[in-house]
Amino acid sequence: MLETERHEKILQLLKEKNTVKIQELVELTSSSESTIRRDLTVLEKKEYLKRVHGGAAKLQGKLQEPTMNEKSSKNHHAKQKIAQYAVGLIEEGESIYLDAGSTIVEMIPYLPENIVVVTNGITHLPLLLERNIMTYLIGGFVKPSTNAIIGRDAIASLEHYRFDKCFMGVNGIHPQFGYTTPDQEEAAVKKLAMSLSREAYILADDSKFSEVAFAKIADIKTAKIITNDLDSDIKNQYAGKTDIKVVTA
Amino acid sequence: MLETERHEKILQLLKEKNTVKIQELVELTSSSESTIRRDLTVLEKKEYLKRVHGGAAKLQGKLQEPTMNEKSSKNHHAKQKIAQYAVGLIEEGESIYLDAGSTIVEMIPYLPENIVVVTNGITHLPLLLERNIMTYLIGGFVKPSTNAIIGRDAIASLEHYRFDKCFMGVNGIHPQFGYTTPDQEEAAVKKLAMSLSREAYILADDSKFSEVAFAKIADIKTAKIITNDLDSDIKNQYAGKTDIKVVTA
DNA sequence: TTCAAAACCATTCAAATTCAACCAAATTAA
DNA sequence: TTAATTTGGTTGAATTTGAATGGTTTTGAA
Repeated sequence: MLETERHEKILQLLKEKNTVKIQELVELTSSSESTIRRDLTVLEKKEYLKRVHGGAAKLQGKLQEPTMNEKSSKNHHAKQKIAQYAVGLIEEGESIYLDAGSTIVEMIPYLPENIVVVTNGITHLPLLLERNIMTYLIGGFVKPSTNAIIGRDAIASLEHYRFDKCFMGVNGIHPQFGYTTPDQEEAAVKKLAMSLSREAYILADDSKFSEVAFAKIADIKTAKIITNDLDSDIKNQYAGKTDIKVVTA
Repeated sequence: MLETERHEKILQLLKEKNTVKIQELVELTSSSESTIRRDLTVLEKKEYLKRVHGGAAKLQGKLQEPTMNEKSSKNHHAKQKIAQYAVGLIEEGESIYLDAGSTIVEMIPYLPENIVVVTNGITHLPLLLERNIMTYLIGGFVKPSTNAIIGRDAIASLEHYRFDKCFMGVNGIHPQFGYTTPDQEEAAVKKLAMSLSREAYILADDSKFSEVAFAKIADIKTAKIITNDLDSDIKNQYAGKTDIKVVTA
């Protein structure tokens, strides 16, 4: 049976039943337990369901309707790989700052449970709460276009916290001009969050390199970079300036 | 049986009955007493219910996400009327605090555009942004069960603002014991928000009167009350203590 | 009120179930 | 064909479960 065919049957049954046992799915699809387990792992990462001991459950904090089929763009896969590597850096019990933005959101399904997360990304909340992760939200002005929290109050709110690690998205990475982003106010929040962290990580796909946006966040050396397939000559531009971890897809 | 499946059954029964005995749940789910006890411990920690000797009781705070539909259908019209009246009190350019909770959310569709809103209710955000209303969010700990922001940081975050008017939901209104709510930390946030407002309004349907919950927010005289069809003898209990506006449905 | 029986509870332990990781066979793709 | 992916079985580890233990709370009768 085709992999996608099984996935559809699984999701179909889940839509009717709220929860399914692995044994049910083994019978329904006439495949082995191992295969079903693998399917569930995949489907969980794609946020179609939530695995529970003994089977899987519908995840209600999300839209589980049709529109999510085309998520599997090429870029998405790279982002996932980057996110997985980033999560691997996190240790139990740490306090973590998660920047708003679509790159960072990919980390959430992989996060360990017993950490403390602080974020300025409202859109991250449903996923974080679904994962039972202790979450603090920064206060301040809600920027409509990105649902990020910024401004004077966000700065003041951040001062309450200290982080073991922070994970940020940016719009530009440049050996001379550093990390940049279009919005002045978002830059200020990112900058402060980085300075409150023992270690700062930038998550960026290769399209961000050699780009420069309006507002400077910090110098290159301030953070380590996690990215995907990078030309070696680009990589050389940063030699000695900061660590770049290249995650191969 | 799947752990998740049991949890759902427990919550389902609790929704219908207000209290359940352990023995009932043992029969309902065909599992052992030990298992049910463990389930109740977990569900209590997630703030879905309150354990009592012999079983569990509905958490009066707000377990209203799943019950939203029934609740809405009956009280919805009254709540809407109350909300519309409340919005009528707001003038252009004012700064407004909106409490988290299902009563207050009804106000959002009627709000004028050129005001500033501050809220601790994450679930209000999509609606507010859709209305193009300038919105500030309080920072702090995200309480999983209600999506309200509470705690030390919420208090500190609130101190940044002053309000012309605030609109609050409560669980109990009592001539002697004042306004009350089950959660101590939520009460602290509500109390501070009220003290930062020139005028404070309590939105409450008639079921909240003569009720008393655990944590006191403030004395009756601290706020004006907006409600629906109220017995005149109940209304008389508050004569001279505060204004009550009765909105007829 | 006091006391003892009953009911209820948290904790512990061993059995059963479920799990991730691994490997080899089968299938598919190049 | 070979190489890559998918699959199913096996392993030991991790989780969940039910029963047993002993402590605590409630009940009800004196």
